[in-house]
Amino acid sequence: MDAELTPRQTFFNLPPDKQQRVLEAAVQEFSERGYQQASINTIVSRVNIAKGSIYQYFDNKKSLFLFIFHQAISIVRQMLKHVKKESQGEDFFTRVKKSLLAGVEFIDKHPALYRIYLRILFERDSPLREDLLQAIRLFSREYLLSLLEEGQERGEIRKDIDPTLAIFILDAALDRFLQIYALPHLDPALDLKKKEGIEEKIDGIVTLLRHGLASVSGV
Amino acid sequence: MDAELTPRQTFFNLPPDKQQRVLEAAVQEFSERGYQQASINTIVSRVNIAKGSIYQYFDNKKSLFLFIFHQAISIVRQMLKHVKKESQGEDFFTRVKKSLLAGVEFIDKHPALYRIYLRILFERDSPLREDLLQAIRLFSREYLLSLLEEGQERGEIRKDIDPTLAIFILDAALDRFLQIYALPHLDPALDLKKKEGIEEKIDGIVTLLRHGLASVSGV
DNA sequence: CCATAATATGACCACCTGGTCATATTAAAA
DNA sequence: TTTTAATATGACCAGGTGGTCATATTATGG
Repeated sequence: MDAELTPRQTFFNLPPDKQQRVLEAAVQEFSERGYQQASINTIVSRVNIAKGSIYQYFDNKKSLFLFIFHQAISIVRQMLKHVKKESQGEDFFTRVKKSLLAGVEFIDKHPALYRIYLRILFERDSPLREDLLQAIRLFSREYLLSLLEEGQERGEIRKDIDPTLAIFILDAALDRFLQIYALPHLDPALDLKKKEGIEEKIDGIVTLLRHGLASVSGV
Repeated sequence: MDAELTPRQTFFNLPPDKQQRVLEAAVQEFSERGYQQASINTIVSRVNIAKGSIYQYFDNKKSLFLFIFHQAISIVRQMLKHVKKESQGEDFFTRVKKSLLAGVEFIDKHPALYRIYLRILFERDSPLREDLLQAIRLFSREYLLSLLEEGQERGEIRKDIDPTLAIFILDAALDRFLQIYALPHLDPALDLKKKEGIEEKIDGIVTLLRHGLASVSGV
């Protein structure tokens, strides 16, 4: 338990651009190879520092990884908090749409960070994996739940539905959409490469979630 | 290109129970640690054979992995083919429900195989990863599409919906459901551990997909 | 019983990993 | 300039990997 989970002071004393180069190289490597396969050797050689140096900045591989991951989480939290605030008063499905668009924006800005999330999702050996994932899920579900409840109060959402199930479907669809956006080969049919079509696709999906698939619209 | 993608004859000459022990140990290891991290040393020591022996059975690690993976795919194909045939003539949403139940059954029977699928999903370094995933996706989408089209012909499904989007949502929800079933910690709220509740949960989800979330059911 | 083919074995190889540490270099303080 | 503290360096370590191969063991059939 000696190891710190934050960088050492030495790291923060570095010139900011050097800090950034180190972090960028690490993010790149973790996103490309996952936690276990990521190589400290590769990182230091990419950023052109000696191997020993990175151990002046971080206690070990785990500490470097966790620092990056927590940074990413905090970016996402801020983004969603922002969307929620800005869209206050708007229709539930509009808010869902805007949240999804924010997700797309995040991936555009930080594709490697999103990749790291995807990797940790199914790499059993990432450190603190379960804790990290649960933190994300919990936040995501709380976020959607608050939107949903507001929607129910306004009468936009049926009141008899089980919020757990509704959130399950929303979460699944949103998550998958972003996954496909980041890794298009996952679903060649839903072609999200061309920017213009995306908003229409989102509209279509939200509409389906709204009205359902069935042709007879009764109970 | 010397390497074969199938076991060597020697493997098939083995007593069947030995074949099975080898495969089971390999499945176990790949499911626990993914492709790259899986250790041939661990496999041979678990099945109590010498390291050299496994290279009498398979050309290399990749060949062993692919053999297992293809076996798994073929099991899934058979299961879905069976469900589709057995449920012919039934309502679209009932068929979706039964397909999902078949998925649950598969995970119960072959939990490690399903884990391997989950791992390959986001491990960039699995061999032939993209090919394997595309094969799965294609099959899954074709399967759902054929159900959907039959449903549209019967008038159970609105005819104006974009099949690509509908399948996207269905696929996302089904896939996620199974993921949570296999890895409950992914969604502690949707608690799928107790067997009795599952069918109700599936019913609830299918109903939501059917009628949508909105309270006013117009266009 | 012998000869031949099939199978089993584990020491060994080159390579890579995360991490260490004595030493060299640079910066700051006196 | 001299002293002291901070930082940079890369050879080195123990431990792991996938894969090989000469040799030993077993099975087969004449």
